[in-house]
Amino acid sequence: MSTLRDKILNTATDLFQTRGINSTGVDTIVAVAGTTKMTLYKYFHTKEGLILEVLNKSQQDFQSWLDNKLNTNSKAPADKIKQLFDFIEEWITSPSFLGMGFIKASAEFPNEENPIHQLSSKQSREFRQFISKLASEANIKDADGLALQLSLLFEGAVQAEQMKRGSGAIKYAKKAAKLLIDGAINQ
Amino acid sequence: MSTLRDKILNTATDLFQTRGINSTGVDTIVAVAGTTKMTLYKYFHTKEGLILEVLNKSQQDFQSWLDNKLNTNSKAPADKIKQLFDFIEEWITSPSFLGMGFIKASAEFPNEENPIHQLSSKQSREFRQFISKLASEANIKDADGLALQLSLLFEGAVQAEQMKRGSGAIKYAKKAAKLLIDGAINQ
DNA sequence: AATATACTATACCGTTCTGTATATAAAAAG
DNA sequence: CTTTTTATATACAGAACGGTATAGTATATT
Repeated sequence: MSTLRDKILNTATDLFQTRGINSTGVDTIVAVAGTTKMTLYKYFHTKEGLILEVLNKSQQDFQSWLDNKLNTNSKAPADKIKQLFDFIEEWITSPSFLGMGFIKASAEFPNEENPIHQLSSKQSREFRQFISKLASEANIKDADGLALQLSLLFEGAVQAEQMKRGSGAIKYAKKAAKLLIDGAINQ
Repeated sequence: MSTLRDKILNTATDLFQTRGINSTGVDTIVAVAGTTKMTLYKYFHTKEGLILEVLNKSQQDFQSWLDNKLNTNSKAPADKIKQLFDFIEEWITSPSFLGMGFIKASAEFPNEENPIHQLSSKQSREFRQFISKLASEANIKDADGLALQLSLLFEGAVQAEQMKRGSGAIKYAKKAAKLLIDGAINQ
């Protein structure tokens, strides 16, 4: 509802991606968002709570963008998995791409006991399961295996792009994905 | 020379990997290393200098371990690239594996102007070039293309293992790598 | 015995961090 | 017009941060 809450959430999302999570203080967030700490702490009880919400929203936004792309462009189940990396390329090469939230967060919070690390890990797992479902619907036998391989290519390409913008890694990830998918279909 | 300098370097390496770089203060490093800040700042002029040295040493250690494995186990050039992921698996599944320094560092320092980010990026590029050299010596045509794809699988598998120890991702990365390498050889 | 080197111990600098308390202005609702 | 809500402004607490200054100890060399 509140537009101020969204403003804080969006500002934090942007700052976390461009400066890192630990390097971004709440003072900076409220200054950029044009509000005060009191308001921030009214909506988000702790900084950790804010981080968790940022991660959740980022992932939801990405997933619904991808879902929409797949549903409007691909008819047959086999088309969806084949076109998956086309949309991923579109997303990665978009000027607004700033990286994948859960990949960066898991590096900043390496301890597996940490709630932020755990959420990152869960999001990574859920994305892999999403790919597995696509593979399964395309009647691929080892759907989980293919999904894992594709997710490695995906995370590797995102990592490469985070390190160097315009790396072009996604082009080669696409080729590799095509090879793996074709191999899995003809089995 | 100085054993105390090494002690600080090794302690920092360990703490950075297990707690994150930004989350590890110099006070913690000297406390765990059993020395004082004065000594740390004698050997490393700034925390950033220490971080850069830690990254360099970690990468050197990994590279010389891998070089040694390849040189003692693989004779023909084609064997080296084929066995590459066997050794990477050995490294990733080793109990002492704590992640890849440059992958985590680039996430903690996302700004491309930052010296730490730049070093991470350079190390990633050099590792890719190392794989490309292996591919080239095995007479593979598009050596750079294959190297990029293999590095995506590698970084993806490391990422997966950093998120969840014992993920088993490297098994599937190996399979995918074999497929890509065989495809590139028969061309 | 004097000197250089390596290191420790401790206190401190200024800054930044997350988080809170207080007091006030603005606006919406009764 | 008054009450209640919502947000602001600002100051502060308490701890941690990177980094420095000072004073002193232990050991080895000359």
